[in-house]
Amino acid sequence: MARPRQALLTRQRIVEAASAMIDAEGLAALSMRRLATELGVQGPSLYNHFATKAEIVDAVAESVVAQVDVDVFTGADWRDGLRLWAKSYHAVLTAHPNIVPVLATGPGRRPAGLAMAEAVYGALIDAGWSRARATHIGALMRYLITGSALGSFALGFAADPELYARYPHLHRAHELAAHHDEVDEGAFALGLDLLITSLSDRYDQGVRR
Amino acid sequence: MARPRQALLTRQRIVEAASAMIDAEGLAALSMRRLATELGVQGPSLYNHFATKAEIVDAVAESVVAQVDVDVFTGADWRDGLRLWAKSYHAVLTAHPNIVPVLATGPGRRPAGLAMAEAVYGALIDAGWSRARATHIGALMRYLITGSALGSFALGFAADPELYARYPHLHRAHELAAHHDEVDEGAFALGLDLLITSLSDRYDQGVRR
DNA sequence: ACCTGAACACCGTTCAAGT
DNA sequence: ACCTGAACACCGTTCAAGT
Repeated sequence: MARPRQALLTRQRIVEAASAMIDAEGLAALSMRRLATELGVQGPSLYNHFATKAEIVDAVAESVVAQVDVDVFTGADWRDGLRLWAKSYHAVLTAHPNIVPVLATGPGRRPAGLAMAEAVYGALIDAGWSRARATHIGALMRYLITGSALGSFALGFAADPELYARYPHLHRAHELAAHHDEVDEGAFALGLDLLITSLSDRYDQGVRR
Repeated sequence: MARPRQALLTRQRIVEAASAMIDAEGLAALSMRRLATELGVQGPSLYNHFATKAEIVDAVAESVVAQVDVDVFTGADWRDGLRLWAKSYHAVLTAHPNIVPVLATGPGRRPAGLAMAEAVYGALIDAGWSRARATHIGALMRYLITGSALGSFALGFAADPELYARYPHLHRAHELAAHHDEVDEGAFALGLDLLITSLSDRYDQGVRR
């Protein structure tokens, strides 16, 4: 074939295919050759558009983070902004759990990650939190959100009754898988509620650092 | 060489070498051939002791979780137990951050993981929390602990001032790397404190489900 | 039982050759 | 500029051969 008059690939097509592959089969299943085959080209062709596989994965992470709603902070009380943003971020990651390990390490150089950090930190600073505390709160929210998206707590327990025979309190742990949605969502909702109400209490008492 | 009269390898030696390699160079740097070379044998020899590479990684995760102190619950108030256990777990993961993605998905079939779940859940049940709430609290603690261990929040921001030029509130984010210890530890300590004090408030008000 | 070399089907990436 | 085939140095894993 050599060079076609109309390019066969674009960065966007590559990112979309990679994202779908990661969603469907996991990060480990993404290979340059498999991705290329999916796109109807040979493996090395991808290097005309991205320098490395890591760059492709990074672009997928960027496209996922870009789906988070950060407009919720504008004009809102910091508590409401934080709560709505956290729910939006959580929902996006729940839809794309396999990419979470990549973005859990921070924004890096990704524009969407930096824009999100700017929005969260800015809202906290504008509300009157000290710089150090605003940073802590931002970190804390990331811990809860990525920690919960990294893997279902409920599905972390094998649905095998025999496994729990020797653990008296876990004798019903094999039933967790059947209710994993309620368990995982309930735990996240509880965590978000506890964190925001207790932060709110401190704030109202004037403790903002 | 063929079979030596005294076996060259043991499961324990393999796990120790794999753990050191993961700590020093990361999960991705662990390969069967490199691990074998480190142990003075050829790659395939490892398959006489473990069926797959995943089993070796799992054994490393087990050995890390086994270092967490779960005796803190015996005879203690549930609040104190939870706080001490969380600190112990956090300290262990901070010492071995590269294995966190493996154990963040739950206990699986690892005895140390199951024993830890038993201790945490048992302490909450014995304190009077409902089964559903005890599960939520256990999940929540895992979210915070693994989420914070998965990667430094502060180091997730590149120490490159130019990167933040267009983000008004992030103009000092490049300084985070210099204080990453205070930032990460401060955020975890704040999160633990907020969660436990607000849970304690609910508990004292009789809201245990 | 336990270690070995050879082999299989994969990887990410480079590069000269084609249009 | 952009796609290709061939090649490099790796992977995890299998297996027959050795003691």
